[in-house]
Amino acid sequence: MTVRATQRRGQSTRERILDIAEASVLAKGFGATSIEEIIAEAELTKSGFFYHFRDKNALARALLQRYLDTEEALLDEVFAAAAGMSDDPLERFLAGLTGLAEMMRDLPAGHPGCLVATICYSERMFDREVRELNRAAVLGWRARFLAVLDEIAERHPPRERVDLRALADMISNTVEGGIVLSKALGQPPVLAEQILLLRSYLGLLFGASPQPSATT
Amino acid sequence: MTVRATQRRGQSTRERILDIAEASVLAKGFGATSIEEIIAEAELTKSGFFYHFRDKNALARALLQRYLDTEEALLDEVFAAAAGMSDDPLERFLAGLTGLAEMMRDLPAGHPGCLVATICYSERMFDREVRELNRAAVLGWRARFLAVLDEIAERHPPRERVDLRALADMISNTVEGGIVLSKALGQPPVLAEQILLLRSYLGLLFGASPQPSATT
DNA sequence: TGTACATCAGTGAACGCGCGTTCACTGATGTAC
DNA sequence: TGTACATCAGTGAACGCGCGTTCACTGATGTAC
Repeated sequence: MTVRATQRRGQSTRERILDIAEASVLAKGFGATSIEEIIAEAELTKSGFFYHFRDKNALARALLQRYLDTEEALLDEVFAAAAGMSDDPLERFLAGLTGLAEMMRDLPAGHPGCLVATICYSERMFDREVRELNRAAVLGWRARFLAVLDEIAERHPPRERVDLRALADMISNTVEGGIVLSKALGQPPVLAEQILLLRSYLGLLFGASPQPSATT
Repeated sequence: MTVRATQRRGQSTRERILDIAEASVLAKGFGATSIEEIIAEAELTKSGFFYHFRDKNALARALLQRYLDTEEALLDEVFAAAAGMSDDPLERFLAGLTGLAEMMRDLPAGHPGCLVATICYSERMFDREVRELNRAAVLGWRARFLAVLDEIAERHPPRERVDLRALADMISNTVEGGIVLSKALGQPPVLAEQILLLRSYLGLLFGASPQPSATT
């Protein structure tokens, strides 16, 4: 007991709490996730929990902040990996989407869910700070993808007039919707499929040929 | 008191409970929606609530069933209204999507949220029956839209090879994602925008000209 | 090298409140004869 | 038309449990001198 207590001191306990809480929030919602349940799984006393988090809203903030940081790093990684494949921004982005779809497909138990979505479906539970953080996250995705789309549109005028800002949102939209459908159906592959359909749209819209080899 | 009690007898009380519960579930999640809170707003005693619903899961079932019925009727209506506009299935469907986008745009306070999404983000809260109902609903949407897309693809071979089943899911996907984004951003118009982008994709994919008047 | 003190990462007990659920009962309305 | 009974739509009181939060305390480790 003393040994284990020593092993799991400090920062690792905090991370363990966050891991357990995140899984529970995505499976039951924030309101139905009790501190009691978290500490039981974390093998900690309740006061131990409150040492790490002032109250339940502080847990929510930390949870969301950590999730957004992870998510941002993941997007950076996926699109950076595809960046070397071509000097054409469209081809790079399409390759990035393929990479994203593959990553989603390779999640062993399917995507566990997006915290941004759960939070927006329980907005009345949180203080302004959490809601503002959530909003800022979606605006961040918008800005990220809009920058890429601007670059693409400069080289490849779209076949049809579209609002690039709305188109930038469409990436987040596809992922959020795909997660909901995958979860509701119990069919994880749906998410990856939807990302590939988005890829297909961008390909058609900016005029890339369907087959990379066939230049018509 | 006696007068009011008489006025709100019967079925209307049940509907009032469902209205209040639905709003609360969409704003706080099912787990955080308490019966106590519902009856306070409905001006009813707790036993009065349990007369109408055996337990909280029965409330969830009734809530979801009613929501799905309404949603189905609404989709029927929107796409039926657009059906008379042309005898080309593609044009009819694109007009239907425009109608859907307009309906979403005209919601005064934005879309309140989709029960299917909240439920899939709190699946651990519900019994098998509710989860199965949720799954069946998404499969129903899939079948509905697939039937239309089959008809469209027969007349208009798609420019690119796509899985029509996945494409059918894309309609639900767009709406679910659009609701999440609209709610998270606090910008209701985002949902309608996303539906119009989906419309744009289907137009390009099945080869309709961008401007109905310009035949190139 | 030894001692004093500070900080970190917790423990243990207690709190009051609200939660979902049960149960015996009731008063108004509807139906049979 | 009057009476007996059934059903509908609830009321009122009580239940035990688990919830989030507070508070005084502690034992191991780190730092100053």
